[in-house]
Amino acid sequence: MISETSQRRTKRDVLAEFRHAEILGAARGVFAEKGFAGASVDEIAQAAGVAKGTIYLYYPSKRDIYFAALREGLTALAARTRENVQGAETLLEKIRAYVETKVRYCDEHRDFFRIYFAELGNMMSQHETRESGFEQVFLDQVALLEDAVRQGESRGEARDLPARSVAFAIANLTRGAITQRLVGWTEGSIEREVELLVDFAWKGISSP
Amino acid sequence: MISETSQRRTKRDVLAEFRHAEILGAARGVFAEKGFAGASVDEIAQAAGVAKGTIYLYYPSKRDIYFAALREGLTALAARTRENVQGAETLLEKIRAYVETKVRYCDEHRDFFRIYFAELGNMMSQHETRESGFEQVFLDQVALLEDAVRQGESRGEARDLPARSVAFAIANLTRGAITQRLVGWTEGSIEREVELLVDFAWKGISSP
Amino acid sequence: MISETSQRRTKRDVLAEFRHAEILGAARGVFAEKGFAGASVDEIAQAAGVAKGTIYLYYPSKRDIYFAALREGLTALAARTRENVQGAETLLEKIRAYVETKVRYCDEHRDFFRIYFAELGNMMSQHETRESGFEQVFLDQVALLEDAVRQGESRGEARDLPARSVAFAIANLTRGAITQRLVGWTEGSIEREVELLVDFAWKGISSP
Amino acid sequence: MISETSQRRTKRDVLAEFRHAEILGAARGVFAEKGFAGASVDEIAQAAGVAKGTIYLYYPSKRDIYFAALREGLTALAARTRENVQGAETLLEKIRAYVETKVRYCDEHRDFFRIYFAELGNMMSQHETRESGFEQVFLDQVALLEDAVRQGESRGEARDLPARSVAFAIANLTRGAITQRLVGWTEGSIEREVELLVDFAWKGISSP
DNA sequence: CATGAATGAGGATTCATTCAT
DNA sequence: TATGAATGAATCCTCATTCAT
Repeated sequence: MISETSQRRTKRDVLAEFRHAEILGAARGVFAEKGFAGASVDEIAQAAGVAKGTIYLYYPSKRDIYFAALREGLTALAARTRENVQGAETLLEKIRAYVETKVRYCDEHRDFFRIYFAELGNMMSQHETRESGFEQVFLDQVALLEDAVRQGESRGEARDLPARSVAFAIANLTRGAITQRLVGWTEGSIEREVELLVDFAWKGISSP
Repeated sequence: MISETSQRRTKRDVLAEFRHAEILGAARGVFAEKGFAGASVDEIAQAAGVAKGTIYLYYPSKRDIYFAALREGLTALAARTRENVQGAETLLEKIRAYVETKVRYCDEHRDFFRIYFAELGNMMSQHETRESGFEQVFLDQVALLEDAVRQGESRGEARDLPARSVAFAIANLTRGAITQRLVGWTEGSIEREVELLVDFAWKGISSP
Repeated sequence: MISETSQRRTKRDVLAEFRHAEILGAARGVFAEKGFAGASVDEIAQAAGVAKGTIYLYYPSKRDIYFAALREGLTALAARTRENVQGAETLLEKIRAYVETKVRYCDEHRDFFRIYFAELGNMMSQHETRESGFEQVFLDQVALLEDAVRQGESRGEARDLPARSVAFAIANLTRGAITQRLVGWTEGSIEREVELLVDFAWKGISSP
Repeated sequence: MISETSQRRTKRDVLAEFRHAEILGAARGVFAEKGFAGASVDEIAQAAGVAKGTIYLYYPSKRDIYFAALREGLTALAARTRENVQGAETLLEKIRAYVETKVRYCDEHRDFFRIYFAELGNMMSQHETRESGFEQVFLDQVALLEDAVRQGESRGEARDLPARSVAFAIANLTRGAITQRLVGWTEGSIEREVELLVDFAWKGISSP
């Protein structure tokens, strides 16, 4: 029977997956708080409720934990964003989907956003990061918007525009808005904020 | 002659100032590249072409170098921005002044921007930073725009708008644009970029 | 069986205790030789046969090692002295017990005595030490003698005397004698030295 | 004329002597407070009111300053003690002279005594010190008392005694009394203390 | 698998000493 | 002579990683 072995395997896998998640969650908190260099594996272990040695059973190095934590969040956000944007019909709805998905997700996964933000900063200088494939994920997200804008243009929803620039603008507005929230400079509700932001962007896009 | 003493003093002062600047410049490069925690005083010393001990003749600690580097840039940028914005007449010109000043300055002081960006990230978590007075500088810059928008409204240049949100939006667009440039995602000239950005923003603001 | 857990715990505890003692012993030697400031943690580690980092698993700082080494010896000596003095009947026997206990203990724990001696010197200037509770231990030891002298007076063993001064005198004679030994200025046996010292002191105390 | 050159020399010498004394005085204070290893040349320079470099014009190393400071005090004290002891007639007076000279001098030169005390401790371990000639000075002082006791014996002032031991005992009582004073454990006047101490010692020495 | 003791390289900071002015 | 800027070795302590249990 398949079961005997595969079930055991599965149990192990489940446990291993659980540990992976546990560690990743803890790590995200610590990395978000202190940054990569400032965080210590000890802290992560403590936060995860395991011994320091255990960490190394699941991840080969501190750096790997960091990237895993980042990748997990980034992948999930990218997928969700893509889904929602592609699920929307009109350009306006697509923009709203983009903004809302990002803002909500990052508001709910603040630790992730802090790491993501820091990593964006790293892209400005450290070359290691650039080869890790994250850059493509960032760009793909922008491409989502770019495509939407182009489609909107051809449908007459939008004026004639430099699509890529507009896409970046929306992405920047969104990231900035999230940052503000996390720093504590925004008081209003998420709904209100998304509304304002989409309105503002839409003025710059829509055909008069 | 007065000179004897005062010239000596001056010579020393000049040398000291030169060293301060030398170290600060080197430090900015290193901090920009590696972040605060990732940078080592040794590296800074090496980059500055002095011995490790010399650093401590000019700055009492690594942290102090970091903040000095950040403050210097931030102060200069803030002053320049304020000057240019206040020197502009119309709302549109003020916005253009804001965006252009920031983009140009950060393009010329890339190391500064990387540190500034990282510090913005730190504000999302580390509380030490928050008490260092930088937050107020950030907010004051936004207030510049906010005031301009309000003034523009009363003059009929702008629609009725949530001025603070709009101000933040412009600031975010600007910061995002700079980030893009430094990451290498922007090809166009600075002029073109500023133009696009101001146009985009202006659509969201101007009275129809 | 209870054993499984408790034995493991015990094994660990035993090892930890062993390490603590090992480090403390090594530290005492180094501190005795070089003084607190002159000693380096590296040396202590080397003397203890462990890596530098290991030291910090057992003591949080160099200062803590120092105080631990001092405290351990001081506590043991104080306890032993108290016991022997209180176990003696007559004043003469009490004095002999005091002197002999101190001289023997310090002769067997020379490293301890050097640290103790240095710390006494520190009490003349550095205020940190004074708040560490050692002063009280010193004074309590003298009080042992003081009480004995007073009791001796009331029993007619001693003349009418300033008990505290006499107590200090005996303590000083004792400390001086030990110092001489350790410096190498004394040739005779411990027995002979104790005898001489007690005789000398007794002349100054006993009722004629 | 001799004068032209020699006077200049003399002026120079006076200044140099002054500087030497100035530095030595400052050094004594710092060494007394922090010990040899804990003291920094910078502090000494600051206390002496000269630049760090100047120190090295007068003393070739920190260690040399230390020994010079110690030697100066020790020599002065030894000379004064010898003078006063030899100037006294009877054994009792000689003992009193010894005790009083030491106690008074050390009370007036507290910084010196702290260094002296520390160095005595060093003699128990560090061999460098032992070759510096201080040991002989210590021993010569004791020999003063030893001789006096022997002389007293032959004059019938004292009982038959192990003169060296008695001499050490008096030296130890004296040093202990000074230590107490500097630590702050003694309240009475110096006169009273000397009196008590001499009385106590005399009981152990005088022929009945 | 899990643990946590042990390691030692690395990092911030201090300070005795030198030397150009 | 006097200065104090510059140096770099030395020091305390941290922390990523390994490994015996």
